Amino acid sequence: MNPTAIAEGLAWSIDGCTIGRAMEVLGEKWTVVVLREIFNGLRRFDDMRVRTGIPRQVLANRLAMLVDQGILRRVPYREPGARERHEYRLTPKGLDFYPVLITLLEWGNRYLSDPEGPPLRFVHRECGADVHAEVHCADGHLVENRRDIVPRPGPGARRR
Amino acid sequence: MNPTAIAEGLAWSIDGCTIGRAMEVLGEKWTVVVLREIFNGLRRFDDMRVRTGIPRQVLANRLAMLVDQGILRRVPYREPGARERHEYRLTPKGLDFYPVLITLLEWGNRYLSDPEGPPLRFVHRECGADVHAEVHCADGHLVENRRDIVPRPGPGARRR
DNA sequence: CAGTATCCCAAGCGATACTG
DNA sequence: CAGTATCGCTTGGGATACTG
Repeated sequence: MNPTAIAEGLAWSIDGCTIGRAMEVLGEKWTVVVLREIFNGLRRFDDMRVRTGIPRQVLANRLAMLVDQGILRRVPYREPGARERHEYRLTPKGLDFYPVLITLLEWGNRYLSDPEGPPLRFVHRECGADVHAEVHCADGHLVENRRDIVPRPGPGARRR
Repeated sequence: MNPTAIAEGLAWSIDGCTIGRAMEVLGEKWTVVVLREIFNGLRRFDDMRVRTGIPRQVLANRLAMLVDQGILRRVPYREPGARERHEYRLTPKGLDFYPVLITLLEWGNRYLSDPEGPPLRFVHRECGADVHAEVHCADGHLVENRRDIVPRPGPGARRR
């Protein structure tokens, strides 16, 4: 299949492809770093700020945006003697985002690490082994070669 | 485990966490859309431009950056009668990025689709079934609950 | 067709100061 | 501690014109 044939084979529209939409949420430099911290267990503004070095204003913006998108929710709490505050927790939509973080970390650790190795890993709680993502098809086959994956128009696709 | 304990448990540095580095590559709005097109089989400047609607200059910048990062490579070709041109193809580093695209699309299709459904799917070439990413640990267990995944310092981590 | 060269504008970043 | 308010700066986005 030559390139032009490929291009013609793709004559259905990908307007509104959800990868593009996802990147509008994630596309800002710090967003995924904030999510990483929350997956790591942090919930409070200053913990995140100190650990990541994000400027206050940027952190506040990102958290507000993530709440807005339904990825985080603010949960009020009160420590003895202090006024009410909020912490940030993942919603189901946010929790379902973790495979993206896993694949990102896996790729980054492989190709972008310093010589000493990566500073962060994700491991399985029970056995302590590193986790990684495998691509399967709905019939259960493991997809080893990325050439076995082909794009297809979904129900929301439009002909051009 | 209360939030403060969590925060203390994470007192190792994540400076240079590769998720952050990966986002410096991907963090610009159009980068992942360009990669999606290339995974879809497009290789040529104008095909990508027409299909995605990216401004010329932005597309040129993104392609140059991706070549710079070793994710794409420029391959010269010559059509009969025309002068030499280049097409853009994935390097191994770029090919290994596809699990990230799969998980992004999966998440986006689930949470960001229009009511009609998603415009793009990825399917297994042989059986036509949708592909999706599964998280496994190195011992082979399927990790179903994201609470079974815990962060750990890697060899490149530094105590604060 | 496959890009460069320019230009303008908006948005994001980062620092600092302030508030309850 | 958990943010808001402000501000200057830089970067990226988008449009238009030009080139081999």
